[in-house]
Amino acid sequence: MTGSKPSKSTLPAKVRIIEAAAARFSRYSYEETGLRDIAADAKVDVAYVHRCFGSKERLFAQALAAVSSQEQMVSSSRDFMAQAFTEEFFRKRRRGDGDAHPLSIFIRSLTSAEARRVLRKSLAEDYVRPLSERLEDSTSLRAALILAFLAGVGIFRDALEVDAFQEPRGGRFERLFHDIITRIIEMDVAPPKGRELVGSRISGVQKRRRPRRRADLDSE
Amino acid sequence: MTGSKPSKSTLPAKVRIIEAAAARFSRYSYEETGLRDIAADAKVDVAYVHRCFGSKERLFAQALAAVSSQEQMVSSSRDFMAQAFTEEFFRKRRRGDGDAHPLSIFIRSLTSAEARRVLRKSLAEDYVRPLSERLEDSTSLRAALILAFLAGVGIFRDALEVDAFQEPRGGRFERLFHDIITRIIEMDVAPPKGRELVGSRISGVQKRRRPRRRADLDSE
DNA sequence: CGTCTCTGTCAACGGCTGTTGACTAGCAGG
DNA sequence: CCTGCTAGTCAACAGCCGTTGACAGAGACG
Repeated sequence: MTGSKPSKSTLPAKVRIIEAAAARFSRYSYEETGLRDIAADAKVDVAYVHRCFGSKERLFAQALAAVSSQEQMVSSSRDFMAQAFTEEFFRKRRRGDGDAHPLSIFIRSLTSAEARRVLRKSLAEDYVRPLSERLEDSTSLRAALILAFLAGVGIFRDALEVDAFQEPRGGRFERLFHDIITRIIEMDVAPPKGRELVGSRISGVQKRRRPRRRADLDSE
Repeated sequence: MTGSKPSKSTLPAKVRIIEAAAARFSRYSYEETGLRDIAADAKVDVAYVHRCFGSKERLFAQALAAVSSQEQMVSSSRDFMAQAFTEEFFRKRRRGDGDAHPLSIFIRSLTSAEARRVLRKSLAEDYVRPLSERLEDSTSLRAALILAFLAGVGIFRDALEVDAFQEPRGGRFERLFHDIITRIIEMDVAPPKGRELVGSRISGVQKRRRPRRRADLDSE
């Protein structure tokens, strides 16, 4: 293989920009991260960053995609899925330099309306759908629940730095975490017989009410 | 004593500002919300908003505190706690005039470093601690897990608008949600004494191969 | 030679932000 | 009269932001 990994200085500028962006976005929020910061990290001019990707939002999308692509969704069998999720979640506790992780990017930037558009799409296509297929669930309910739990605990641990979640590996925290994931995976999705609903729930497409946004520009 | 609630137009300016801020912050993020927006809602000048509270961060803190205070932590008995959480989470319209809700404020603004300082403190003191005491848990682990799950699902439903969570009330989503909360509440926090039930847990150090990692990424 | 394209830089624009100092209206008290 | 206080306004400042247009070096083609 010729291109194992040459060196950072010889990488083409676009690649350096994407790597720098991914690193920034996984440590700081979308709004905290300026194009000038990314440009400085990649050792190019601000204008070139913008010129290469068209807009900050598109750069964010490409950085997220780059990190997501090399992070394949849980590929173990259903029985070991909870184990795999747990190990993945507790592995990255100490972050070195190659710390760009999709979960971190999600956690940091789900605030901005711009970033949220990107995250929403990636979440549905790259995470909820594949996990849902693997769970053999007709709806995406359990997949979304697992990922929501993952995100919530990640936010509490890494962003809000809740004390109870600062345990070292292998403690009760990790065990409870594993138990809950297991519980969700093994959950029964079918409604209990004789109770509630007659079946009118799933049929029609309900309209989601969309909160009034300040700037709602169409993308692509 | 302030007593009852007279009318919006007769309320003192400070109160109007706090209410306007709470409403804004529960719909938009900390950074999206400008002091000028809040001032316009409260029908005062921007400078006065700043003068009253000293800084945007302090106004945010007071708005959050005002909303949190009138939202007493689940006071039902432990057996009905999951039920109470679920009903609270799935209740549609909260109040007549404004739907300012601490969970919404959390969800919208956990990005900014400034807002996070405030949120972190309020989360620990106003939510994790009281819930933990009610659960009679020596550590805050289960309380934090419940709240993290709540936040994660809330983010997915309200901020990212994940499709699977847009069900109407009383559906499978609500039932699974309730089950998971129940599970966390009834969880055993003590470390496992003897051997665990079956081999699929984390009891021992597992020697399983890593699931095909991206190897040569070190190089630095 | 000229010209085209790609990579990259430079300086600036317009807009928005939190914040600040100066200032006015009203009211109390001496 | 003057003083002092509080509530509230006004205009502006300084800074950061994404974005843009003009331009320069380097190859490539002919």
